[in-house]
Amino acid sequence: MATAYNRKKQPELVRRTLLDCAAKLALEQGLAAVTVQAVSHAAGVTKGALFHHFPSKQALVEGVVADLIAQLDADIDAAMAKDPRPYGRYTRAYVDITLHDPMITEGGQWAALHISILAEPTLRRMVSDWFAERLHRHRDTDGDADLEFVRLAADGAWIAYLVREKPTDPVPELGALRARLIAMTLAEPKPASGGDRG
Amino acid sequence: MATAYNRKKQPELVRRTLLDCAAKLALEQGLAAVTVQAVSHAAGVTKGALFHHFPSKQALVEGVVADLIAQLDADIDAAMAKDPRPYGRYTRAYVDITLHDPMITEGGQWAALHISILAEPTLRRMVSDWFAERLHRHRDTDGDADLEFVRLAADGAWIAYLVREKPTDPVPELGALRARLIAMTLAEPKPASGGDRG
DNA sequence: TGAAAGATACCGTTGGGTAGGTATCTTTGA
DNA sequence: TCAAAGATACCTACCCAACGGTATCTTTCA
Repeated sequence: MATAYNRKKQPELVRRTLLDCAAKLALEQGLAAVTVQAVSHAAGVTKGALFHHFPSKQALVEGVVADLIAQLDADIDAAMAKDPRPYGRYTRAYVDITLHDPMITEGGQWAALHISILAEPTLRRMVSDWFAERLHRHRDTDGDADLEFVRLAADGAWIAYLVREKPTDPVPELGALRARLIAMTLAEPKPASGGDRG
Repeated sequence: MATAYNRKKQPELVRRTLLDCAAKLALEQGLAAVTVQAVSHAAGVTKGALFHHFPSKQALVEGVVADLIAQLDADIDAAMAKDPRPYGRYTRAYVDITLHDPMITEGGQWAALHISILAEPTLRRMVSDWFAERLHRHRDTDGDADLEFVRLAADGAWIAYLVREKPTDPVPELGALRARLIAMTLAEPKPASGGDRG
């Protein structure tokens, strides 16, 4: 039985593998499937190893969420860097990333994971904090009510696609919707935004 | 110790109480807090009684969700009945109900419960089916892409308010947002809807 | 050689669920 | 009319698997 006992010790790698496996489990079978034994088994180590790297299960799953947020954060930064127009830059990046095709299409898994996170109060707080920080950082260029409206619609979009019946069909309207939302962010900023449209 | 043992038998009432307690627990402490012992204890009966009324925990929680959907369904019907205008009638009702103040404001609990439901695959399916049926029923008056857009934004709205930091503050923009969405449903139907706005 | 990495074996609790009892209600037949 | 008989409602006591977590031992590596 050549377990991870004999092979070369690679603590960093094992730690990463544990996080990845936890994320994968949550992605494919829901947060309830993320048990310490399942994660450690999937990572090819034992519970003892897991508890060596993470003081508790909570710490593990928070690590997963932190990773996810960091990834999203980096993606948004990358998208913003390519955008020359200041007004609505953050909102465009947000829409572009969250409505990116693989993000939604892959069996709705990303959305399912996101939902699972929001369902857990402590994890929701992490997302909430990140969200607030990001919004506050871009309040000058993206504080407009019109832009908030666009972000709201984007959020509604991925949740709507999660609630579709067959999560594997191609989502043809997604591109059109994204284009429409992006277009709305390109409008000139209004002096005062109210409910006077229509 | 006069439990519900000697007391007059009230099966319907006990069944209802079990459902209500389960809903309340989920509302206040999340779906994870909905255990058979917690629910039965809250209802003032024992596990045995619960399993007499429901063949499994799954059946219980599905009953809760079915109740919730029925309630939502009825609310939407009531709102639609007061609306003389055919075009966008369902969408207006949907926006009106889902963005109704107590629905969102009460500690974000309703939203939290909804999220918990969506996080569970089987429960999500129930919502999904209801959603699809309702949408198909109103496809003539509410099949427009503009109206779908409005409903998307409404979904995004309640999820956004869930992700706020302090879930108890008054949500002042809610009324304005709802008014704006309603206004969008009053626009004349376009011959062809694309991404040509802005 | 000693600290870090990992394995093994165990613990207490709690989860959903079952078995079989007792109490109350409803039906029925003389 | 009313009591036996059967059905329904509800409880007590248990099962057992899985959970998160700990203590301790072995292996590897610097």
